[in-house]
Amino acid sequence: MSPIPGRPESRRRALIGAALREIADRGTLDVTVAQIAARAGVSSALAHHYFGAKEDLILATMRHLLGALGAGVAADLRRARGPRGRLSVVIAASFAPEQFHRATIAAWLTFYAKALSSPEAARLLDVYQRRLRSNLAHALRVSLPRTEAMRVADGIAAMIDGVYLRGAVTGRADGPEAAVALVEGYVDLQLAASRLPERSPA
Amino acid sequence: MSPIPGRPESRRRALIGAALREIADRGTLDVTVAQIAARAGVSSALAHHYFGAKEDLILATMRHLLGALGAGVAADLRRARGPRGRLSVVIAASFAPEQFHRATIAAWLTFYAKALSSPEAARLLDVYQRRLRSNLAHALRVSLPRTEAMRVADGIAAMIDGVYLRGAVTGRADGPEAAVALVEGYVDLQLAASRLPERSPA
DNA sequence: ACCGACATTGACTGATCGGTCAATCAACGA
DNA sequence: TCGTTGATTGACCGATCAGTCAATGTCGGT
Repeated sequence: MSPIPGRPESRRRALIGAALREIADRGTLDVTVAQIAARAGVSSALAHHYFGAKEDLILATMRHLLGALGAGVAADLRRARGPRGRLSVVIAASFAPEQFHRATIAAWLTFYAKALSSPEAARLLDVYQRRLRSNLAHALRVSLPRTEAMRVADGIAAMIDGVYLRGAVTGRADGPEAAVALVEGYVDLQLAASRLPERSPA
Repeated sequence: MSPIPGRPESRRRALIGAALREIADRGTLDVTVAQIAARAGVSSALAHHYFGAKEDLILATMRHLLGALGAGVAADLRRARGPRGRLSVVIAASFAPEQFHRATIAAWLTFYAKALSSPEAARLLDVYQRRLRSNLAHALRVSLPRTEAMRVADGIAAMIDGVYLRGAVTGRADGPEAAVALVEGYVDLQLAASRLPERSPA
């Protein structure tokens, strides 16, 4: 029941990995099926055999990226201490070393761009963004009223994405530390401001 | 010395505008020269006549976008009152209604993506980012020490880009107001924190 | 009235790419 | 041993596209 020369699961993984590396290396989604297949050491016909259309392969690659991030966050979240700790975990996970490699950043950016023309890609990113927002807002709710929590969550999420964007363009991402510090500083300020119910500046 | 049927300058402008609209509408940089030319009401051969390669047309379009933003900021900056006012002007300009149209956002995002594979595109974006950072840091220097000013400027810039990114993906940009409020709130908090030299929370 | 300069185009080309297909090969079960 | 199943590929096709070019039209100057 199984012609050995490379099991389906293994092949699929290999092709997705190859697509990821190819996209990151070339810095564009304009990669050919032949290029990806060659990098995986197989023929382009095989890629079609497993994924059907090129679009499906790209989307599978995207799901892999999203899934990896989601799984990482979920795992780390389990051993977080307290609401503030959960916040830091989410932030740290978004800037995990793995997520911060130039290759991964490039892949993310190209996927964001693709979302403009692919409803399915947009849907995937929407899921990711909702989850991120939800994680943040939930932890924030302990210290902030609902509206504020949402607003701050939006700010954090925007900053995370923004740091990614800049890292991608400049090429030299300053590394996780600077990014984490920037966002953590923002969180601390917001929490401190809510603790001192004085004048919140206009 | 000039065969009327459409002056060079007028044609170039028309083609750049057509490219912008085409990119925004399709949500991708994968637009054909023929599509752009058709939208401008000319043949594809004419596009090549004026811009040489497709790449040159795309880059010219990008320069147009960057230039428009830069000119807007410079003009507004001239009638800004005080350092804090200058900050607000830069922020407001980044989120001007014109900059916030779905079409413009889409164009920006696709250009960011292109910067990953085109050195010239990367250079153009670098110029824009440096100018933005410089404008912000300069205004911030009045209230903050150098290092802090740079850091806050980075935070603001990241947040601006991040809001753009999210607006592009969700499609429904919440409008300038929310974005401006988010960033202005960040600035106010940072300035307030520096005025009260108490404990800045770890 | 003629000419040179330039705008403009339709037709064409060479290359690329996604996708298909028939043929081959290797394993497993009967 | 043999047939079925599925992996794997080279060859191929149709479509698309950037870029070229020769031909045509239209001006402005002389």
